[in-house]
Amino acid sequence: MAETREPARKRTNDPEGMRQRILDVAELAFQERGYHATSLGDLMHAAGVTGGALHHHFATKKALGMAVIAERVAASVEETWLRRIEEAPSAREGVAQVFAAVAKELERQGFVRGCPLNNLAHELSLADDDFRMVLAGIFEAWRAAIADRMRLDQEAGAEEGVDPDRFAALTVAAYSGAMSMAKTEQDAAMLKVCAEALAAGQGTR
Amino acid sequence: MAETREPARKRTNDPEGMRQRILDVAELAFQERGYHATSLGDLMHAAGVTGGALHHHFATKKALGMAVIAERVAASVEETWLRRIEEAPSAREGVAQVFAAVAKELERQGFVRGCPLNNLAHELSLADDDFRMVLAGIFEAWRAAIADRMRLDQEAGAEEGVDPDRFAALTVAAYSGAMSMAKTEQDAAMLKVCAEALAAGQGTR
DNA sequence: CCAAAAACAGGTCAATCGTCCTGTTTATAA
DNA sequence: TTATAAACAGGACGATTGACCTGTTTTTGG
Repeated sequence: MAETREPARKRTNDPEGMRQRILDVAELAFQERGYHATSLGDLMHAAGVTGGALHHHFATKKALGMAVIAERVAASVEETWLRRIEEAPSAREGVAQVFAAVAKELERQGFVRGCPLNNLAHELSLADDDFRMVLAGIFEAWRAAIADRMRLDQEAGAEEGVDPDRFAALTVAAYSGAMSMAKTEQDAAMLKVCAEALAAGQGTR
Repeated sequence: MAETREPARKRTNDPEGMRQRILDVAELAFQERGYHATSLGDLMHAAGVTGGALHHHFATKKALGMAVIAERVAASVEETWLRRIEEAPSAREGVAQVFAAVAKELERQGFVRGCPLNNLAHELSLADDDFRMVLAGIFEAWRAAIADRMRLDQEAGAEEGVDPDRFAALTVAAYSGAMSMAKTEQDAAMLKVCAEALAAGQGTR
């Protein structure tokens, strides 16, 4: 009858693609629901992978979390911040551009997921020291990139008297905190206000 | 024999005390381990209460979470920030004092638990809208207190040209972000650096 | 072509979770 | 006193969790 041909269904192995699909859904889920609130079952369903495949690529949930941090969160910071800061005409302008670009993007999508790094840092820093140290490294690289860019400006004769490390620390802190409020209030307003305050030298003399 | 007297053990009902003991351990556990990572069993064990008592005072885990936020997190912000800002000689000095006091306390205890408000805001804002709105209200009150204090200074003739709301937003953002890094790095250094940057007008012109 | 390894399927399993229920004891009010 | 409600004890319950295991299929190296 109709059952005739069932000519051995093909399965195509694509280990790297499968790995990336898992990381895709894990990255999103960890951001929106958090690490602990996301079950491996959720991820299996969302990614359309079986338990065997998931366990093959990531032996434990922690291993998956570490991979998301090392490969996705770090990359996100790099793309959003490091690359743009390097390319900007100056450190200060680069910072302003990132704040503006992120605020614009948040308004476009009408939803604030928060800063990937801060989201996971808050949940995992105290839970596990391995998580904490990797996350701390990303924070440090973030600040270093901004400070280095500021030093470049200074070598070109600008920004006299500014401490690059201090400038970088305040920038990262203001962004992190502003994004924290934006997430809680589901409104990008604080991001814009803080960018203005930083630029105007508000909160200074 | 020895079994003679077992004269009906007394139990003293202390509903308010029991409630506070539960809130005590819940507040601490939610800060250190997070809301989702803390089980009601953990709390029952830590507080030495039974399931019946816990359920009597807090019907659901969410109800307990809401109580911790409304009664403990809000109070923590009030005590750490609002009260000190009101009492300070000026908004700017008050901010500096809080940063310094918190940094000193963190160094004394050698452990950074993070900002209670930000900790829960990050984990719960996207998970539940009831949580989110209460948390957003605390952020708003925090900024309002700082902005109001700045307006007082301005009525006294100081701080011309400063936008109080902008100042408040940057202050809260810088503190939140600095504490986020301090927690991740388990080091109060960022808190002090950011306080200096704010005071020096670093990151400004 | 063939063996060995890698990639994946699908399910088991003990442990743990939050909720809720049925009793018992203590406090309150009439 | 008495009855009525509040406060608490202690456990049951189904659902869910992360880890892991045994097969099968696909790929790779010789």
